[in-house]
Formats: sequence, structure tokens, C-alpha cells
Amino acid sequence: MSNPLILKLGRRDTLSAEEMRVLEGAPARTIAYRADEDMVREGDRPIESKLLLKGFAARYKILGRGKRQITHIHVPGDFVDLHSFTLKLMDHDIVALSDAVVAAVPHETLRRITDEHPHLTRLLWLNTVIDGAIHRQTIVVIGRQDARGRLAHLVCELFVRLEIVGETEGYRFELPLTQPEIGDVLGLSTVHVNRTLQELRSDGLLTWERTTVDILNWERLRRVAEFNPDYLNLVHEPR
Amino acid sequence: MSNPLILKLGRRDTLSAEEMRVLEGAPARTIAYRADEDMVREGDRPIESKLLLKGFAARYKILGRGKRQITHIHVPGDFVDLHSFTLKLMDHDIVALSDAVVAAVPHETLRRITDEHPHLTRLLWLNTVIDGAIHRQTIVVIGRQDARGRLAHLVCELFVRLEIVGETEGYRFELPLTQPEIGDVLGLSTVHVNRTLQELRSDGLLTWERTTVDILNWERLRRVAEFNPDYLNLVHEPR
DNA sequence: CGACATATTGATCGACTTCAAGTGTAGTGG
DNA sequence: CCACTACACTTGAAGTCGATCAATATGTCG
Repeated sequence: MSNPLILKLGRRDTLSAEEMRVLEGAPARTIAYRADEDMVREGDRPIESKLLLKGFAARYKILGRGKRQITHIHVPGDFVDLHSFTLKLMDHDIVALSDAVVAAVPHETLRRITDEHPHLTRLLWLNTVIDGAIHRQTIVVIGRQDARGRLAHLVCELFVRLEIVGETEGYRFELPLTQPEIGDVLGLSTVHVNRTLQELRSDGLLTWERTTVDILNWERLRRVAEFNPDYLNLVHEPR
Repeated sequence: MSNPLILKLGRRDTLSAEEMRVLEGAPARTIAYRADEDMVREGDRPIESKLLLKGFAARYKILGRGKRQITHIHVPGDFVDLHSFTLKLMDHDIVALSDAVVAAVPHETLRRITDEHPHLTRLLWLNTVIDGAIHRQTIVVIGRQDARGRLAHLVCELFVRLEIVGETEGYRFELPLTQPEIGDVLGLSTVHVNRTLQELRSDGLLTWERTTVDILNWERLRRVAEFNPDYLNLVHEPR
């Protein structure tokens, strides 16, 4: 396995030397994907789980009439399909949003971890539970906020999640999302994403050119988004 | 602990006699709540997790301007805050939607299970992962379906989840949700919930009087909802 | 350069919200 | 037992946010 996961877990609890060794030493094949390539497909029964090392990915589902909804954006350090370890059957697809590299960890290895390392097991469990917390927040944002709030919230959340794994520079970070993709994340049409983005820009909250986002006024953006990072559980404590 | 959880887990994998004994024998205090009473509050650090034995509950978050979004409806057999075992800090509230009874299982007991019963641990982990799968589906429904589809989907999902734990009679079941509450689940205004419900009724898809729902035409309701139960992972297999 | 996706703008439409008012029903307390 | 309150449900009317349709940039890459 590797680095960004240790950063991510280490942000929430102390990893023993032994546990780090188990994580680092886990046999994992490295796989590279091109942008737009599917990593996992609905109906798959993965025998390994994929830890995103570089690049971005997204979970999504397709509905009738060609509609698509992205349910989660993944950044380096995220296990994109750790849930398949207990779920077995994938109920959604996962696509690379940019060129990306993953470490594929055999479920056999994860199973051995659950047999031999209870604390590390709880941390992996925690990992899926934080995914759940992010999902809940997404429901709240899509259910009750308007387009401005949704877009602002997306930017706030990704900024914080990228900061944890060292993928930000000041308030600037890479975010390889097209406007149609943003629409699929927020449940909005492309046209409306475009107009909302222009609003945030002309309000001086951020710039977003090509794949680079720069937050110009964090405080105001946070207020527009009603963003409170508690749900990301950035607290270091025994688990 | 108790029954409906064993039904729910037993639907997904075989529980050994030993594991059932561990679940049944877990020390758990029983707590009764009145409708509208909060079981868990944002900011709490629970030292036990609550298994819903009777009645209904909901997880929700409050936003500015008094808006509320319910992120999950719980039925008997659900662990309403199992995620607090690894998450520690609650990032949302949980309310009893009806009079309800829970079994509160000490985290100390859960911890012992993770130390001594790896397979049972995976099943509890699975439990939180299924919550996540339900959340993802909720995101899709709220993000991309109109009011009719959302309401139909809610009814379909709850029917299936209640059937698993034996809380249905044919296509009829109890669902103690007021129209304002339905609005908070679906991200809609009360007025629009009312009108949409009338539509579904006059289309002959269902009846919903007071707290009793009766699905009159499952096939058509399913189509309106674009409901596919795969995400509920109702498959019995080794985990 | 040509091809194709992405971004942008304008105009129209409609689903849903908001505001307002009236009805029904259960619970509370004098 | 009835007055009073509170809330859920229902209906009407008006307003708005965002979708849809359509066309025109702009940019990128082979």
C-alpha cells in the first residue's frame, strides 16, 4: 500500500510501527488509468480494493434518460471501493476523472488484517464510515441548498480533503472537473453550473480556470456554503 | 441485543451459533423513546450504540434558516449510530419518528467483538457499509429524480427494508411520517409533497392514510421510482 | 488545419417554492 | 365536557430557480 492512506488514517488516530509495516508491506499491484476510464463497474465482484495514489476518481450511477449522478469524488488517499470488501457486489461504477494511479490490495490481505489486527481493522472500518459521513453531508447539500451553496460547498470540502493529503498550495489546488461533471456531482444542468460559477467568480470568492481552483475569500465562501468541516472527522483520537 | 438485527444480518450471511450467542448475550440496556424525542444529538460522544428494536427513527441535520434534511430513515433492526463506534463524535442528530424502543450496546462490547470475532466484525462493518449504499442511492434520487420519482422511491425502499424484518403485511405497512417530514427526507416543500402524494394516489399507485401505506401497483410504482433493490445487497453469501 | 469537447450566452418554459388561508383532528387543561 | 391550542393536511395564487433548447465561442489535440 502506501503513503496518502497513512496520512489520512494518521490524521485520525496513531498508527503503531507494526500497523504501518502491515500497510506498507501489503502486496499490491499498481494500476494506471487514463482519464475517463472506468476502474470498477456496477455488477463487478472485486477481489481487491483500490487505493487511489494519484489523480481523481468518482463513483457514479446512471439513471434512465441518460441522466448521471456522481455520488462521491475521490482524492489521493481514498480507498475507492473498500466497501466491496464486505459488500462483495458493486452497485455502482467508478471512473478515473484524470489520469490516475491506484494500488490494488487483495481482499485476502484485508481479510488477514481483520483476523490479526483489530485496531487496524477499526481504522479501515472508520475509512468507510467517513465516506458515509460525506455522503450524508452531500444529501443535505443537494437536498436543501441552492446552486450557489452547492458549488461553494463542493469547493470547500475538496479543499479540506486535499489539504489533508498535501495536495494544496495555499488556497490553490488542482481539480480536473469539467462543468458537465460538476453538474453530475451537484444535481444541476451544465448551463446552470456555468452561470453559478460565474457568479462565484464575479463575487470574488474564487477563480477556476481549466483545472486550477484558487479560493480568494475562504471566510465568505465558507459562509455561502454553510460549510462546517466537523463531518470530515479531522480529530486525532483513539479508535 | 436482539432479533431484528439477526434477521437483517442473517439475510446477508450465515451466523454461527457462537456468533448468535454473542449477539443475543451482549449486555444491552433497553431504552424507550416517545415520538419526536431525540435519541442522539450532534456533538454527542456515545459510549454505546443503539439498535432499533421497535418503531422508526431518522438521522437529520439542520441548516441555516431553519431548514432540515433527513438523511436516513431507520426501521427495526437498524443500528442507528453504529458509526459512532469508530467515528466517536456524532455529526448529526437522531430522532424517534414514532414511539420507539432501542437496545443500547456498550462500545466496550463492540470493541471486544472486534478483538475476538473477526467474521462478526465484518458483518457489523457490512451494516455500516449498507447504510452507505443507501446514502448513495439517496443522493442519486434527490439529485436526479423529480418529486414523483423521489416519493415513489422512498415508498419502494421502505417497503423492501420493512419486508426483510417482517414488518409488512402483503403490500401494506406502517409508516409514521408526516408530510413535513417527508419533505425533509426528499428535499421538497410540504406543499409539493402533498400535491405529489395526491398524484400518486389518483394514479392508483398507492394509498397512504394516516400512518398506513398500501402499495396498489408494485410494478408501476417501481417503474416510476426507477427502483432497483440491488443496492440494498439482499444477497446471502460469505463475507 | 480540422475535429471535437468544453465553455459561454440568450430565450423560453416549467417544476417547485413561497405565501396565504381554511379545514380537520388530537391533546390539554379548566 | 368543552374551549383552546397546536399541528397536519389541503387548496389557491404568484413568483423564482433552474431546466431545456439552441446557437455561438473557445480551446485543445492529433
